[in-house]
Amino acid sequence: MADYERMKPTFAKAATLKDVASLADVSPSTVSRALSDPSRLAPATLTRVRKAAAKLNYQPNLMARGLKRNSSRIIGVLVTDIKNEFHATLAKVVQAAALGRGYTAIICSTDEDSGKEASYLGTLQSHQLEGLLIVPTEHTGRNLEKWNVPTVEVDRTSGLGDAHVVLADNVMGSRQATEHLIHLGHERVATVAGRQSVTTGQERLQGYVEAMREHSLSVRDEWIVHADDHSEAQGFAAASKLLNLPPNLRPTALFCFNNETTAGALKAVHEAQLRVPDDLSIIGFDDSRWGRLMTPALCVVAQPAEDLGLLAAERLFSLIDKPQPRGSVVRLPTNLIVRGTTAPPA
Amino acid sequence: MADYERMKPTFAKAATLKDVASLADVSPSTVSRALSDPSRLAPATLTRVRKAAAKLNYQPNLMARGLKRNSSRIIGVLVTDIKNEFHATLAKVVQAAALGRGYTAIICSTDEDSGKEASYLGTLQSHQLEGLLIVPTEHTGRNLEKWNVPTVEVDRTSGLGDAHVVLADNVMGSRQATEHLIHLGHERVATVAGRQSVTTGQERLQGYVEAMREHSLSVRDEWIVHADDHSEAQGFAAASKLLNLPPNLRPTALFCFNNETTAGALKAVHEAQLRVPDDLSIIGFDDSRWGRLMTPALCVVAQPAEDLGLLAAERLFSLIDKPQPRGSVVRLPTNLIVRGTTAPPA
DNA sequence: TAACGTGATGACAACGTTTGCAAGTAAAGC
DNA sequence: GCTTTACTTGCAAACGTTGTCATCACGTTA
Repeated sequence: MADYERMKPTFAKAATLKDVASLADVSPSTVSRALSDPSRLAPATLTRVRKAAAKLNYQPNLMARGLKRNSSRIIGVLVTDIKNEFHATLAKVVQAAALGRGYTAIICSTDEDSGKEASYLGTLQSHQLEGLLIVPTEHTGRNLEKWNVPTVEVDRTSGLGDAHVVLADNVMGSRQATEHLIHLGHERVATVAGRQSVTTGQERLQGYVEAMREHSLSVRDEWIVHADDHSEAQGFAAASKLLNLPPNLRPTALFCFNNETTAGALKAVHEAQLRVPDDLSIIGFDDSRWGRLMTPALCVVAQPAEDLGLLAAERLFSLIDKPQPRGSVVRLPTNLIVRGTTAPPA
Repeated sequence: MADYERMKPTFAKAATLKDVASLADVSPSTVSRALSDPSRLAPATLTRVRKAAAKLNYQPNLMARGLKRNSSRIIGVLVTDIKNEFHATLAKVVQAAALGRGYTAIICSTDEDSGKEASYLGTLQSHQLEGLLIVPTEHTGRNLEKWNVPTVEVDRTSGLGDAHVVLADNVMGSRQATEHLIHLGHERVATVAGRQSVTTGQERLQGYVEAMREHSLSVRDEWIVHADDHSEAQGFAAASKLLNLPPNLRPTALFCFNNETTAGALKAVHEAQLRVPDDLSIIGFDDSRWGRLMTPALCVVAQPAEDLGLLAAERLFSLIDKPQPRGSVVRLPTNLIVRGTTAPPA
C-alpha cells in the first residue's frame, strides 16, 4: 500500500495538478495529459494518475485552464426576468445545454433596464464570456456595440443588422388570438400592448391591428392601451382603464400581449366583480402553469419556449465554433390554446 | 493629440493590462495600481492610464485576477427548479445581492436529482466557487462531504450538523393552516404530506400532527397521504384516495404541503365534481400567482421567499468573509393568507 | 553638504494550467 | 550491432494579473 493511500485528505485547499503529480510521482505535464489526452500515456501511468486524482478529489482549475487556453467556457444569458416562467424556461434549457457541452451559463435578469444590462455585460466581459444569449431590451444595440462576442438574440430583436435571432412568430400569434375572438363574435376587441421600442411589442400589436382591419372592425385608440414596462401592475392599470370606458365603448374581449400583463388584467377584472368569460373574454400570450391551473383555465397563444431556448443555444454554440459574419433569423410558429377564458359575447 | 487617440479600436481581442500600459506609456504594474489603489499614482499618470483604459474599453480579466488572488468571486446557487416561482425568486434576489458585492452567481436546477447535484457541484468546484447557496436534495449531505466551501442551505436542511441554514418556520406554518381549519369547525382534516427524507416534508407533517393532537382530534393514518416526489401528479393521486374514503371517514378539509400537490389536489376535487370550499376546504403551502388568480382564490401558508434569499445571501457573504466553524439556523415566520378556499364544514 | 525619508514607478516572480520541444527508452528494421 | 522509429515523459515558457521588492528622483533636515 503506497504511502498516499493512508493519508487522510483534508481538502482544506483544493488539490492542484502539482499535488496530483507528486502523489502519482510524475510531472504536472503528464497529469495534464492524462486528463486531456489519455491515449498518450502508458496505461500503468494513467491508472496511477487517475488513482491519485481521485484520492485528492482533484478538479481542474478552470480559471487557470481558461487563462492558458484563452477560453473561459462561460456563456452569458441575459433574460429580462427570471421570475417570468417563459424566461425561466429559456434559462433552464440553455443552462442544461451549456453544461452538456462543457460550458457554464451565467444567468442574469435585466428587468428591462438597459443600464443594468450594460453593467451585467461588463461583468460578463470580465469573465471572458465566449458567447451571449440575450433577450434584448430597448438599448441593447447600443450596449452591444462596444463588445464583440458571438451573440444570439431570443424572443426579440435588438435591430442590429447582422444579428442572429431566434423568435416566435409574434404577428401570427396575435393574429390567431385576435381572430379567435372575432370568430366568436366579438367586435369590440381591445389589447394591452407592450413597449413599441421592442420588437415583441411592435409585432404583437401589428398582428392585432391586421386581424381587426382584415375583418373590417374599427381599431379604436381607446382599445390599445400600453403597458410600457410589461409588468403585472401596468397590466392591471391598463385593464382598469378599459373597464372604465363608457358602456358602448367598453370591450367585450381583451388580448394581452404577455403573461405579466395578463395576470394584471385578470386581477382588474376580479376587482371589478366581472366574470370571465361571461362579461369579458381574455387571451394571453405565453402559456404558464398558473394559466393552466386557474379557473377557468386561461386561453393563450403559446410560444415554444423550450424549442426557442434549445435552438438559440444550438445556434450560439455553432457560432462559437465557427463565427458567421452574416446574421440569421429563425422564426418558430406559435400555438393558440383555447381554454376557458373565451366565449361569445353576452 | 496623442497617437492612440486616432487609432480605431477593433476589439477583435479584449484589451489587456499590457495594452493599456503601452498605450499610456507606463508599466503594467502601474495600470494595475491605477485600478486597485488609485491614490498611489501621480494624478497626471492616473488620468493618462484612465484615458487609455477607456479608449481600449479595458475590462480586467477575472480569470487572471482570480488565479493570482486565489479568489474567483463566484458563488454557486443550486435550486431544485428555477421554473418554480419560489426558487426563481430565491435565485433572482441572490444573483442581485451577489453582483452588488462584486460576486457572480452561477445558477443551476438540480430537479431534485442528487446525481445532477453532484455533477453541478463538481463543475462549480472547477470554477473555484467561494460560496454555495443550496436547496438540498435527499443526498446533499453526502454530496457536500467531499468539498469544503462556505455553504448556506435554504428552504430545507441537509441534516449536516454544522450547517448554516435559512428556513421558513414550517412547523408553525402547517400548524397555522391546520388550526385555521380546526377553528372553522373541521374535525376530519387530512393532509397531503411530502417526502419524509427531506426536512420540509417532515416539519410540515409535524405541524399538522401537533395541531390535531392539541385539539384532541384523532390523527388517522388514512388522512395522511404521501406524495413522495412532491409532484402535481402525486397530489392528484393522494387527493383522489382521500375522496374515495367511506363517507364517515372522508375528510372535510385538506392541507397540502406544497404548491405542486395543491394543484393536483384541486384537479382531483374538480374531477370528482365537488365544490371548494363547500364540500372540501383546501389550504396550500407557498403562495403563487395561479393561487391568487384562481376562483375562489387559494388560501395558503406563504413563505417569505425574498427575505429567505436575502438572508441566506447575507449569511453566505459573511461566512465567506469570516468562516464560522459552528452552524446556525435562521427561521422566518410564515404567513397564513386566508382566501376563498376555506369555510366551515357543510 | 551629507544623510535621510518619501512618493512614484518599474522589474520580476508567482498563481495553475497547457503545450511545443527535447530527451530518454524500448522495439523494430537493416 | 547499429540506426531508425515510435512511444512515453519531463522541461520550460507562456496566459493576464497582482504584490513584493528595488530603484530613482525629489525634498527635508541636521
